Amino acid sequence: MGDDTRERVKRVATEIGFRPNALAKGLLSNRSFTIGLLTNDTYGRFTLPVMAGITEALVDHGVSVFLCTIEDDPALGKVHVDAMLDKSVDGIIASGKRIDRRLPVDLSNLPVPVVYAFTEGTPGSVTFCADDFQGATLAVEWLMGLGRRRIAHITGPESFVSVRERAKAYLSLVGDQLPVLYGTWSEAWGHEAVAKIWNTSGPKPDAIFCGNDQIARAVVDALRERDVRVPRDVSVVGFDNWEIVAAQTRPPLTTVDMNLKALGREAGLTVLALTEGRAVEPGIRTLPCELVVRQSCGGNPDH
Amino acid sequence: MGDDTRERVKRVATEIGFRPNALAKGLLSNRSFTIGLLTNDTYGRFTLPVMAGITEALVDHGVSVFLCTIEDDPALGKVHVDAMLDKSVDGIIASGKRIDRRLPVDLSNLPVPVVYAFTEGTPGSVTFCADDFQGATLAVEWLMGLGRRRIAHITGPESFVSVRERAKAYLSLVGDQLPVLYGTWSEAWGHEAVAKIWNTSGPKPDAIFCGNDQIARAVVDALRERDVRVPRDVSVVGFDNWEIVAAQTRPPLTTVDMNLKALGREAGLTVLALTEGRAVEPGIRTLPCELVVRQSCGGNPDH
DNA sequence: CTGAAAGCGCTTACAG
DNA sequence: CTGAAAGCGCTTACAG
Repeated sequence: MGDDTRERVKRVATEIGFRPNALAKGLLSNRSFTIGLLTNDTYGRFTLPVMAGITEALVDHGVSVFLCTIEDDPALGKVHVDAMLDKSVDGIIASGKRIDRRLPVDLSNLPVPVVYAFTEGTPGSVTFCADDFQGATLAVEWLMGLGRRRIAHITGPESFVSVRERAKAYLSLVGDQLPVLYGTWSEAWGHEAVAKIWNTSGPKPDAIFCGNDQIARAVVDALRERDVRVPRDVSVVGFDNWEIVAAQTRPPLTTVDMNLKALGREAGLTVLALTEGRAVEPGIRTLPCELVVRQSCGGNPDH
Repeated sequence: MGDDTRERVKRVATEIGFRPNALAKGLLSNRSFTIGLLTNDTYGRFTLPVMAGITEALVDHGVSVFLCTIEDDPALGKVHVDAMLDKSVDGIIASGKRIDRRLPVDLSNLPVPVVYAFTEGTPGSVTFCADDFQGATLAVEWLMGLGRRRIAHITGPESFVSVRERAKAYLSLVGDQLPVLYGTWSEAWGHEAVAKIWNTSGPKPDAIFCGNDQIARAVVDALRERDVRVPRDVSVVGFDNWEIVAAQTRPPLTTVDMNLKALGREAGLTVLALTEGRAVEPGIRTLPCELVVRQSCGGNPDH
């Protein structure tokens, strides 16, 4: 084949928009350049940022991702996993809403690598999650740095590992001058907890570290309704940096961000590494959180 | 091949978990049994329910879906569309946040069928969206059925078609005794609008139809802060039935649901029909909304 | 260095 | 009715 023929072929190829068939390629290489993302987080509050990170990391490698939201029905879950395996996905990322619960599907003996994010993995697997202890430390230290001395903690159900981790960090910094208030992940609980504290005689907190943004939002609302000023009288910190809640609160919430996108990026690159046969250390990988400062704490001291 | 040999082969096949290779199948049939879902809705507020509907409709047909959230960067959008085409998707569903804006990618001359949902399609394409006029009619008629006579309308930016459609329905039922209050899709605007109305002398509304749930939530909050009781003094209706907002409002919002999951199901079946070469009528398909009754309107008359 | 052949895992059409 | 061959669109290994 002459050099100019070669040139002409190439030119015509791009002219007619020639696109190598990835299916045929995959048949040879035994790689489909697709992965599956499984989740039981129907709201997408965790999954969508994680997914954005995965996509961002993998698009450069030509990998596309199947998303599949499974309810709590194991049968349906199996159908979806099978559909992914039929498509010869190169790997699967299982994601959820909490690190101490499994998805309602068995992923233990799959012919492809599985990586876990925000859900409990099988022994010997790789699992990614946020560092709850470090995130909570960030929040409480921030409050202390602002000169707050009576810091309360209103949080979710004690049955969540992340709740216990955050409470542990809180207690290790603040001590047990005030009881940790465990409840539910709802605004209703935030209102109730504030009522509980303010209806009791004795000194009031000058800061409240909340287990998530929904509770924090309710706490801010409840305080306003009692004419307690935020942040002047009480500083409030949330957890999650869920924009839609944190940014709409009046005043907007200072809150802990779990860097879910970065977590997704890591998970994506890890499943890719496993696909390519590279060695990956198993275990739980904890990624650092960061504090997003808005207006619910006041003062912006050097940090 | 003898009958018993055939049986043995089949038995062994299931025993070793034989799984026909979909890639090889696709090479023959020219179908990959995958479709792509493109969206610019990073929150997933519209896309996730739509996606749930698509998945539900297509899983029975063995079709899996690639999800891809594209930002406003056309170059990145093209990369993602190309990645989907490389994977030989059987079709693409483009979805967005509003019916009068295009996604930042050109989908007009693709080798696969494209169906639009909640985003502007190319001429001659099939587009699915909710019936804003009918949904708004449902809301206002509900308020009128409860005996409300001074119904205000606080809504989003007039530049949105859906805002204009909803306002049109409102005006056609209520007349122009009160001006439509156009603003932004934020809680801040809900507060501002209530202040605007209540700081003006003259009779106050006994009901407020809001353009979305965020505005409705803020309206309810703002009324409470003015000691106006919801629903006793004023009934409030939202739009979207965004659980996380509607259910957490005090009292929980009666609101219009756009049936996004059903919309997704339709879109999925339609792209499948196009893939299989079945004829599909082009144009805009409008799906009916329904009213979800909670507590922000009071009374539960026969309906 | 160039070009033809073999083969990935299926299905379809054809010969026996 | 059964069984072998051809071919989908690629890549890899081999022969010239």
